[in-house]
Amino acid sequence: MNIGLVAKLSNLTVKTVRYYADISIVTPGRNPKTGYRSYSSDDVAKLQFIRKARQFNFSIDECRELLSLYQDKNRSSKEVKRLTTEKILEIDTKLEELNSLKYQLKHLVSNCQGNDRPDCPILDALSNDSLSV
Amino acid sequence: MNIGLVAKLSNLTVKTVRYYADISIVTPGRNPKTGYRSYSSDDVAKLQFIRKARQFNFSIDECRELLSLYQDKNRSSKEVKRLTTEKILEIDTKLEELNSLKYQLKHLVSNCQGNDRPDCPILDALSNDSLSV
DNA sequence: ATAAAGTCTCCACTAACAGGAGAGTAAAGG
DNA sequence: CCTTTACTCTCCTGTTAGTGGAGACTTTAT
Repeated sequence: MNIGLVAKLSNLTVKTVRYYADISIVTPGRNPKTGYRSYSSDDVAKLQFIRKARQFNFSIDECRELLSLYQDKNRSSKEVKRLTTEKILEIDTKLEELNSLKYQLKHLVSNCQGNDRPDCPILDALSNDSLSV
Repeated sequence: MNIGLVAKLSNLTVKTVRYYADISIVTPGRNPKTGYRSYSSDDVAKLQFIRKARQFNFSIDECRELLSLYQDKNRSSKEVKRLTTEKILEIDTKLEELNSLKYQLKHLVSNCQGNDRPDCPILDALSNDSLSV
């Protein structure tokens, strides 16, 4: 398969598929005549796998790990579970951070008139030392 | 003030302060003899302002905007409130995404034995089309 | 006088691609 | 058969917000 079709099948852009080839995560063969990348349906499956893992916030390197676990028929599920649990903790941390940010910003917004006058508690908060950040 | 002291006062690294000078967001004078960057206490205030705004997830360009609003004595608070409200919406979107990710990952983890056997619903989910992602 | 600490500029690197230039290849239509 | 359009190739640059390091200069401390 040529790269355009592969991109369609895996819901990735051609650029991304080419990038994944460059960084050797999904390495297609080559058409010896044209030099075009030549993908197998197995490659497509890998690309779909990666796309989903990326959507789950796994980094490319983590995708590499998951992929090699996936391809190892003798793997134990332990490692996969560990990686995923770690990822959940990461997401939790991020959630807490964002919630705190949101809370503080909402507080500021609710105290700001938002009119044509220059008084602005948001800027005040950013400019003095009162904030415990 | 030299950059080291400024960095301490603003809780930023020297590298970061220098970077902010490079991108012309806080532009110090220079000691004509040594070429060292020379900061005013006003500059320090700006740097502190930026640090806090960055912690609130404002991008550098948004910091620029906020800073110019901050320095405009005739500004209205309207624009600041608008920017901040927008930022809250952004954070909300991110929160929803992350919550959905977390939910799905937790679901997968709870179905995974995590033992030495190869069966793994997490990898199964990543490798088949059942996921609505 | 010498050593340590601070500062300078410049360059490379990070993550995960996207955009575009310029050139070659393939498929479709007339 | 020719042309146009679509596809693919490589190579280069840009993105965000810095971080790390090299080599050179200055200042401070001993």
